[in-house]
Amino acid sequence: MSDTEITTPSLPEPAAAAPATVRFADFGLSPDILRALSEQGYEHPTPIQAQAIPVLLQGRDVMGAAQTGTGKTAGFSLPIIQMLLPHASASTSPARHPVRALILAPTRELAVQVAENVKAYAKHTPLRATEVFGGMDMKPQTVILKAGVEIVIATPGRLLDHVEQKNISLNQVQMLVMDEADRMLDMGFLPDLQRIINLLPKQRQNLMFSATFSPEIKKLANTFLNNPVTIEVARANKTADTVTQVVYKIAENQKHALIAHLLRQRELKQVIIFSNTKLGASRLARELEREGMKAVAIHGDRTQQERMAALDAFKKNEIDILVATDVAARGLDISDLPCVINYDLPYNAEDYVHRIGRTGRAGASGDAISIYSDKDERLLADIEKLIKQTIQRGEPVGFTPGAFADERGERRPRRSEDIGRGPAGRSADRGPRTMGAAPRRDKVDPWFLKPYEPSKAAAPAPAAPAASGAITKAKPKLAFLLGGAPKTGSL
DNA sequence: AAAAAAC
Repeated sequence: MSDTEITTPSLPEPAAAAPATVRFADFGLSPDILRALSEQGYEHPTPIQAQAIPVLLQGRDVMGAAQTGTGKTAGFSLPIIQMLLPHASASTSPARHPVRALILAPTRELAVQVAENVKAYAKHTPLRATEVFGGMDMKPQTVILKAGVEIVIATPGRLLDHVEQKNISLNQVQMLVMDEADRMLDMGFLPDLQRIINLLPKQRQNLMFSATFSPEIKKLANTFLNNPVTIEVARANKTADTVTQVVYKIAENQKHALIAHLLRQRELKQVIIFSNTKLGASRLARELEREGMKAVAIHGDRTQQERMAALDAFKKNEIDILVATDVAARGLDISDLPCVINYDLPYNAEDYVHRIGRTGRAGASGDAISIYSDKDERLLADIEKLIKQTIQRGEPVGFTPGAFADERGERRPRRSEDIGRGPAGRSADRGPRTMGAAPRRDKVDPWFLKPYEPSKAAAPAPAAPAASGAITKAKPKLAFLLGGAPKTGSL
């Protein structure tokens, strides 16, 4: 829901193109929609909403490029509900509730989140909405689909499964949304997407939304969209300017240790840590648990129940550390997340934009810390080229390399021990431990005691283009990120 | 080269 929190008067709206005087009521939306909005405290549209809503109400195809946290979900949900309302029926007959809008999402969690939003906006209308995704029992979904539902929010595979089982018919779909479209159009998804589109009526309205748009995707989009209106509220491929970014270069086998160090310094404020691999995410979560921190992993090899429980607990602030693969990189709205850490630099530069977009949402400030090693120089260069910005190089203050060298060094146990095993076994490597407390192997550096200082909301100066390749040493915004007096040089 | 998405 915080998708639209940006409209609350108390929050700063960084890209306020729409005058504050524009209200949802000005779009001719149904009173039933306005009522739902006002009950949730929303009166003024965000810039993308102000642009998208009128265009969508005209029935035009839209290609929307919007930063995360700009209210893009409401931007397409509200017009969909409005467009479907004239034929909404209060009848209980399934035939009176055919699927007329289909919203496709690249991850299950995103489908759930979008569905929550749509349901909330449609709650005073007779329209029905439901989510459909894999990893869960088909039956409850089947019951809902067979009862009739106008708006379906789905991941592609499970949707096709329901189609094959004749639980759903898509031949009355008049509006199609591809959320996180660049991911939906990548090689892995394209065949399923094509199959789904072949099941839809030719005559329909198409919407594509994404935070980033590569030239390839733009080209591909042209095959899916008819004479689309392009809506762009911020430069595409841009990172939110409310996020302070820093990179640390460090030896590969020191990454665990540095992460643990950074987390201690932050006094465990909430953070998502991204790993490039499922195994890496599980390992890191477990290592952090061994260090006395409560961390949970979320990735595609965990059960759907585990994934949802992890995300729920994190959203409810019951867990401070979520270790994730790119399953959590896109679209997920976690309000007030102050920090994202990249344990690995992503292989796709665009995923960097998505990952760090989990913080600094709705105009709030955030920190994005990335760790990389020698072999990743190319990845970093790609990222900086994409975001047209040089990321400040940092030096972790008070970090002693080698403190955790045994974690990932040659004495690493065999792979099989890493999978699905509890924290037993290797604690002998680490000396005495105290229950619950973080193990302390060095005397505490005074620097540790310095409290973490959240980023000031002041917008960073516009970054210089990275064309020269020179590293701009911007003035550090966060003492803890860059540190004036490095205690250890060998990084 | 990895992750995601159906069973």
